[in-house]
Amino acid sequence: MIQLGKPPVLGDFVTGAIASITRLIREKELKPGDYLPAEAVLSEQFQVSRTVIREALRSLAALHLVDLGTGKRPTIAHLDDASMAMTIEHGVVTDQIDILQIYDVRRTIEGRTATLAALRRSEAEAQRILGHARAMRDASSDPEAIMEHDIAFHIAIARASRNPVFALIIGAFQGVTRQTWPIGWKSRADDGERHAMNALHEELALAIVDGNPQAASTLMNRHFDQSIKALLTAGLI
Amino acid sequence: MIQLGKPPVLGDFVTGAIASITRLIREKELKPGDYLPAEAVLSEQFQVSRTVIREALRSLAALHLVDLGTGKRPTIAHLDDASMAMTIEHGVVTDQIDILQIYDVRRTIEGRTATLAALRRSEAEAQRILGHARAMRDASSDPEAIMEHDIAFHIAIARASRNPVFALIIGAFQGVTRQTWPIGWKSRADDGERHAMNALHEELALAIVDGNPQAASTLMNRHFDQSIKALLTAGLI
DNA sequence: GACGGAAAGCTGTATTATAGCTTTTGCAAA
DNA sequence: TTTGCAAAAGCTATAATACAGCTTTCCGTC
Repeated sequence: MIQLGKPPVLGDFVTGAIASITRLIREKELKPGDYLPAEAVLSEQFQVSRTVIREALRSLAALHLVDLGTGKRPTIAHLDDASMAMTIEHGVVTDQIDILQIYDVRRTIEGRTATLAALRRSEAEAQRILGHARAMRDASSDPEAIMEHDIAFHIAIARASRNPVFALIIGAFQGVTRQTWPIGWKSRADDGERHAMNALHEELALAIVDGNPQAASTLMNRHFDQSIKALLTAGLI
Repeated sequence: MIQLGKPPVLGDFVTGAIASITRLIREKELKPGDYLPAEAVLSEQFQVSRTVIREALRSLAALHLVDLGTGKRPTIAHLDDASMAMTIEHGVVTDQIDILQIYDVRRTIEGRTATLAALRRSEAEAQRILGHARAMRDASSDPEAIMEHDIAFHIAIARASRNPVFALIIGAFQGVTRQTWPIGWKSRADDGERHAMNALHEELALAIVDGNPQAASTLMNRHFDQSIKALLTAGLI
């Protein structure tokens, strides 16, 4: 990298490289799975060192816009909730977001995903949703398992809404949910309350299976009302 | 960096470093503005080269979890919608998300932010929201200016909801909105329709100023119904 | 105690080197 | 001609070094 007379201005080459690469994706209309040029080629093309290109590609990989792999050229990535999850978790860890706020967002969105899922779910999606609800009931002695099915249940509904943005957002809350779910579970003192929660999930699943958007939405809202109440009871918020 | 006998396994050191640094943030309970150790220190601490640490820090900077600056040690970042915006824009550019899906999400969320804003807005926030609505009306000859006030109007409402997650999500749609807004505007053929849109914004602002959550939510929904209809008319979707 | 400048500390970029993974190429066998 | 496989070419991952230029700290002076 010869710097002929050019005064070596110390600025943000990496930011520029990120912009150049995203522009490349736009202009060449690259789609998920498509290859990006090799690091050395980009380095040549944008007249910066491979160091800069690598930092830019790593940045894009962190955002899940590209996928990197040893020996492989960078490829365009499929939509993924991981980077959104990082933002949310960072907000929670640094006290910029609290749990009640996340539940408010989830309640707002999941009323809609329940409605859409009831309208649009495929048969396979309906069975998957119902399967998770029943698995929750059947695993009543294993909180960990119940939690995983609970999370999978909500994500399955979001996917069945056929709107990837909803799925993205709900997926992003996964990590945080995994950390707070046990608190809500413990605050449901007796088996009756716990059983009621599982029953509500099953009712909701059935509304989606039946293709009843009104009922699905109502039940989802009731579910969140109860979950938020449980968290408040636990003094979490 | 001495590698004593240790077989130099080629794996993802950077991913490990990212995890180590986020763990550091968690364990030390660092808050926005707090300093992270210098690159050389992290390099020593995690036993990887500065190259690896830099790529990890760049990744975290892309996610806006840390801020970097020449000569300055890395600091913990404030919550920011930029990385979420990158995800959304990537989804749109690569045909994984379409505009109608984004409008459905916005409609769902903004019904709620309107409600919350009516309940929680400070006086200053109320005036800012109303100010943008009136500026839209007054700039009727300058579409660019109307658009910017429109976007600012919605973000101001999201902020006034006092839930940073809503603000994050709505903020993330900004870039895409900026690209599609003119299409909706052009599809509103006559001045009457355009005036009606501006009037609706003002009505909504007044509902928030008045602290009327019911009206605010209803008007926001009506606004989105009309916007979506305009985009459909334009054949965008 | 206030101020200013030198020194120390730190980041940004470039370069070189090398291990090891992936893809391509080309030859040989069926 | 096609299949299979191995060598070669291409590429990424990490490390180490060098140095410009920005920031912060520290110390001496007034």
